[in-house]
Amino acid sequence: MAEGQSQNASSGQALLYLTDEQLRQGIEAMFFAYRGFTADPDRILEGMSYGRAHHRAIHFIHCAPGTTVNNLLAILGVTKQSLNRVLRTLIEDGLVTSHVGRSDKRERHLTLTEAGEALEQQLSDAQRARMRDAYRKAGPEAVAGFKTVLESMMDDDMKRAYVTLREGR
Amino acid sequence: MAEGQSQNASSGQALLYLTDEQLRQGIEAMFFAYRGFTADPDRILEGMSYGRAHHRAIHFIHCAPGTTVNNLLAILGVTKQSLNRVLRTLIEDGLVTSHVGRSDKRERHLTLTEAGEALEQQLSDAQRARMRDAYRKAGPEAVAGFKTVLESMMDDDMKRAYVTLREGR
DNA sequence: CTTGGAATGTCAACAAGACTGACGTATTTT
DNA sequence: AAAATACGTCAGTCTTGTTGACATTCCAAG
Repeated sequence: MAEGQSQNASSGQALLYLTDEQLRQGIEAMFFAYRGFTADPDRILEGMSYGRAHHRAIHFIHCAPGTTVNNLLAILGVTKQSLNRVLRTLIEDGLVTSHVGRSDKRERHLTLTEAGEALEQQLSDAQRARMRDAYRKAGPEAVAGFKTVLESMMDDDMKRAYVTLREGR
Repeated sequence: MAEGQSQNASSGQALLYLTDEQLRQGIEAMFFAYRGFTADPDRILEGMSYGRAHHRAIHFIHCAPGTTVNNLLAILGVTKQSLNRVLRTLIEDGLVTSHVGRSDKRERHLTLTEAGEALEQQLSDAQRARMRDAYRKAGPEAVAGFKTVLESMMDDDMKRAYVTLREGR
């Protein structure tokens, strides 16, 4: 509360970008941009009885083929029961395969089938197209700043997951 | 599909930041960052029988006091039935007031009560605190880039709403 | 070797929050 | 007077999150 305007009052002018008003703009930008970010895949998914949750599962299984349910759980940040429902439909529909682990038979290793990869491509293409347009319009320096801010905005656990994913490639 | 790697193949090196891999990273950064972005308000709301939907309504009523239901509908991008459920509880609980319009009596003008403003402050402070940390760590140039990319990522309608809100202040 | 606890995953039931469709009412516009 | 607009509401559905209970598997301590 009292913390609010103390930023620019205390430090002259170099920190003008930290005013409450600037922060509020950032918050709203985040809100509106996220809507755009998910709009295209949502449109594709609607009508095929899948939703955003399916998209997320497909995305990360694609990135880490053979990953376990537990692994996916940590990345997605939902309960295993919630993930399971999504996974079940994907497996039933032949988009994902689930193999019992060799060393640890409790684990299930998840992989996309050909059909799964095809859908992943379709969704990914749509989402990347928007991203690419945004990146191109903004230019490389803006993109660098964009990523820097997003990374500082993550929870530490999420940042770890994010970095781990990047390193794995 | 075939469009994928054509970016860097076609244009030498200046467009390396537009590779599929770079875009994929951006997508994941967006996903993880948005989780962090909503985490703090979500934590506050949980247990008070409110959710993210209430937060959004409160946020925009605070920013545009006296706004109408229709206005809010356009900004939030949900159906009136959905918004109504949220609004009803907020009004019942004395956080929002609804006044019949003076010039057009069909309209309802929405305003936060003192209690509503108090909750808005609490939520806003939490969200801004994270935003401020992220901004401070990233620095002013990164923040500028961040906003540029987010704005290019919005749907045109959303961008219009976003800009309009900014101008109104 | 057995047994109890921890880890992994599945099934069932429920809640929040989004959606559609239909309808009622008051008010404004044509 | 009729049509359109703004708002509220009821009923029903869907997605996606939750908790609770349970089966299977693994591992380690007795």
